[in-house]
Amino acid sequence: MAKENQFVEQIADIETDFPQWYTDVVLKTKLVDYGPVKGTMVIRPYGYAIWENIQRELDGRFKKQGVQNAYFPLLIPMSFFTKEAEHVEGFAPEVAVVTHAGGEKLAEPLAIRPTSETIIGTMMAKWIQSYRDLPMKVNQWCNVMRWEKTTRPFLRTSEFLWQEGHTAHATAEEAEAETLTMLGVYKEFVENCLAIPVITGKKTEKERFAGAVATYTMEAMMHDGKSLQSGTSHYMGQNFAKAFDIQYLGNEGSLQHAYTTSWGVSTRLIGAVIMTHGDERGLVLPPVVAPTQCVIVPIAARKGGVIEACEALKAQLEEAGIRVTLDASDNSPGWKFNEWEMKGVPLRIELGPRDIEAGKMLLARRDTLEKSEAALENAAASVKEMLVEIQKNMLEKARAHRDNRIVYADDMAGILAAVEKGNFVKAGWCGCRACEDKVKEETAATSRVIVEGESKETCAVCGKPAKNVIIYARAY
RNA sequence: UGAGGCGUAGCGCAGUUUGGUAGCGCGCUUGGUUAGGGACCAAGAGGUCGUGGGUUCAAGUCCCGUCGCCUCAACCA
Repeated sequence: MAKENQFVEQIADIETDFPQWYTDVVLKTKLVDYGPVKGTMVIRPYGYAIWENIQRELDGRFKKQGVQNAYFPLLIPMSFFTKEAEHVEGFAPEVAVVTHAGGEKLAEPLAIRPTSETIIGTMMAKWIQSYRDLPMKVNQWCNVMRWEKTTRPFLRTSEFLWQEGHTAHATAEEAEAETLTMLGVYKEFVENCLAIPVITGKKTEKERFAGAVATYTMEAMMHDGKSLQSGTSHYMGQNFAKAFDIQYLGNEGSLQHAYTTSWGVSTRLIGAVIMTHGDERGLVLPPVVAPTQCVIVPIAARKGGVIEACEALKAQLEEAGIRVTLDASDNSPGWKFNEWEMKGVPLRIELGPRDIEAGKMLLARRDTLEKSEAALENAAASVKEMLVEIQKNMLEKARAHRDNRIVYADDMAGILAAVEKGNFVKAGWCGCRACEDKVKEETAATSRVIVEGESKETCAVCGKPAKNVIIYARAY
């Protein structure tokens, strides 16, 4: 009975306090344990497997863009940061610093990387001599550390895993194009693999990356209407090239500074998946990145032939490239149903004596919770088809949810009212910092992204002519 | 840093007002019966009550200190 009460309380939390629900889902599904340092987390194997699938999908896309993986040091001399004025100013408050090693005080403190522009810039300066060396495109998968004041598992942790791509080009046009190309790669990946619709576009000056000329973002809407910055792509112009002496000899013989970019996504994407698709039963994972795409639950497993039939089915599905788990533990079927639903496995197959006799299996979808029957013959084909359908449905569902929550506002009162209901608000913007600050102060919403291809007559804050349409939202 | 709250078994908590031999639920172990939506019976294991000091015949409980965590505010590519 206590269990039922806990469940009721859990449902109550969803309606009144979404972050609590989120924490419940993350912890109850055992994706993470907390680490000993505030704001760090130990990611359990199941959670990490999601990350591995994300890595695999992204790596394939990067390779197609001519990007190669490399690795750079964790510790970066503090002096590297001071070479780019805005960069050091932007990151100084959140950098963790190593001052002692080998039992002695270090002559120069070492920063634990919060991002690697400085060290990679230093290396690129050594590697690049001629226009023939360009473009240079490297990516590294690594951990970074930023000493955050408030943290939340996956969404904002002090230490997190990410990839950071860094490129250098001969011309501004080429570098800007690269920035947008990678933003496009991210968008395609997030929508098709994570089933999360995103709005891409430029950030305002206020929200720009420290040291960048332009920052592009993709913003996703979470279940509660808050925005999550899910990835960024920066055009650095020659700022970093000048700070780190990344120069090349052009084909006409003159020495010139390169134009650089950087772009990254992190384990925050796992948080985005949880908060976009999760429901009161726990995770709902998109098939493309689900560690287990399909779980087989035997019914009356001790009866003759059941386990054998399940194993045969498993072999057939594995043969077809499906990530499948057979839960042969001696928990009750009901327990298994709940357990695997909590873990977000997209498809469950129930197989018992009755089905085997009839040559059928029962399919239960995680996204809609619908059940259907299918023939055991050609099981792999029907399972594959179902996984594709689930992936597609999840994106459509998330897109519909988001589109219903994008509204327009023409004045501050309108912005406030819409933001409080958990909407993304499109509003005219004059382009000045003061108006952005005022919105933040009065509504706790920040400017998320400048909307392409839309226009408004006036700024919703000051009433002056509008330069752009901007999306305001509360954010994680 | 400002305000509030919490540290008792792996997890969630009661017990503190009024001091008197450490409790509950879940989980875990063993054996058995079960099995199409979190099964049942029986027997077990597991705690220097965050930590240091004080008062007392006696402290989870009272007093003083200290450490840690959470929420809100502030801060935050």
